[in-house]
Amino acid sequence: MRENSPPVYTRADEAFDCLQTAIVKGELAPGEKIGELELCTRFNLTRGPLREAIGRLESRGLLVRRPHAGVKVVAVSAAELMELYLIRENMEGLAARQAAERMTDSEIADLQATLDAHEQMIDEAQGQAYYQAEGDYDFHHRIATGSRNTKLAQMLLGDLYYMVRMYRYRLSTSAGRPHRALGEHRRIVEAIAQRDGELAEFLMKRHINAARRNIEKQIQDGVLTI
Amino acid sequence: MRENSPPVYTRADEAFDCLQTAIVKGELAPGEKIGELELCTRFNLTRGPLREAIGRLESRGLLVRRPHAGVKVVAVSAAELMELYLIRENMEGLAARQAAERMTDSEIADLQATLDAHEQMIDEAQGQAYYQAEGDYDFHHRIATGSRNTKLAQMLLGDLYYMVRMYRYRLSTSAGRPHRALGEHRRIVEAIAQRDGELAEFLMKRHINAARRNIEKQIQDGVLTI
DNA sequence: AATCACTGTTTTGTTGACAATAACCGATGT
DNA sequence: ACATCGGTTATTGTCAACAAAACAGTGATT
Repeated sequence: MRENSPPVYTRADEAFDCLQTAIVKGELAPGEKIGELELCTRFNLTRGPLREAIGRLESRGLLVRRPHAGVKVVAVSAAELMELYLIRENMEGLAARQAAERMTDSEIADLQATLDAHEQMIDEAQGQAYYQAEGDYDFHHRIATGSRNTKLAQMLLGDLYYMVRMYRYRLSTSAGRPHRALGEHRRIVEAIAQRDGELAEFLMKRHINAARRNIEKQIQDGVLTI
Repeated sequence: MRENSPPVYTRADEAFDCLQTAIVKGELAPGEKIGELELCTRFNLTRGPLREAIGRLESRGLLVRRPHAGVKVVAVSAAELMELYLIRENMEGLAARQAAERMTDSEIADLQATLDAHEQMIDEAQGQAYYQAEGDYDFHHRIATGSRNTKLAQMLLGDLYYMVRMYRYRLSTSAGRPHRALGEHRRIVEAIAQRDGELAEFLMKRHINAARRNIEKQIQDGVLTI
């Protein structure tokens, strides 16, 4: 029984990926009711693996199912989106603290390099919110895994980010303050490089809090509609 | 399409519950490899629903699957258990803060009443760690739901608690400091009753931190083996 | 006119059979 | 004696047919 899993993909995994990306990219709109065999034809799958994938996604909160009635994509209200950010604030704060204690020097160097790349991306693709969001996602992804906290990374990367990204794709929420966000990223990485976990946690919490308030404001101003 | 779901149970739900409780109660030991049709005969199910349930549990991190090789119950190391408590510390702190802002007066009264019941349980069933653990679980459960933060409650109740309980059943970890824990519970509820979210968060974090250190110490002393 | 009941249709839930893959075990060679 | 290779077996992954439940449309009744 060897332990490292060679990249073996089963139909269920395929179904899972297809559905997840379709949801995140907005091809399946929130609240939309999805029929099983409609999806089967769309993704060239049979119902068995598809149902397995639906089960996983339901358990992750991206789908909601009502027995015998069907499955629909979860619809997150504005208030719930704000609460998602509250959760992120705390969990990513913890992740940043642990990352400061545990990331290797080379990982930190890599992280700093990606920030430079993000800066280029922002300068070149002005207003291309999509790429900015990807850069932002990359940053937070690296810190989550850098925490070396398996469950924490799993919860952040497996659950929360997909829900947040779902709305990012649609609303390009992170637009509007790219340079400021990048500066905040830089300061967080500085704290991590100095192995100052406490400061990294503080800065990360403040960073996500600022992002949340930014979205909140846009919603109140009617710029964003959820 | 009516919204409130009358308690409709499907075979997959049944399979999910059976498996989850079996794992939590330790009937399926961590690391144990489980065969599908073995489980089918054991729980009187067919493989379809069972596989669906396995998918859900895998997505929640209670099972790990290797394609074509089988499914086994997740084995959490001592270090990972400690990290679980770190996550709880932050998330339940947030839950306590939001609960202080959002629980109704009657919910708070109920919570206080349950604490009285817990006190009785501790006095009567001295050393009956099982019931003490159940009381503790009840307390944390109420606060998680009282936060009115859907995703937060889902993550706490759906993911974290089951992993922690898995080890509680086996190790009766919360034993040893029941009275002290009850006192901490009381102070948290007091803060909630006074609508002091900041204090409730602080006390909850300290409470879970204390529990974590208690277990850590027991592990180091060799009293607990994981 | 509105509501209720009934029936037909569609969709989901379930089952058992079939195919593919990895673990197991014995044989063979060094 | 040990390691490697190949066949066998058992288990997992996949599929397609069957059963059951909910939705929708029609008609009758109040």
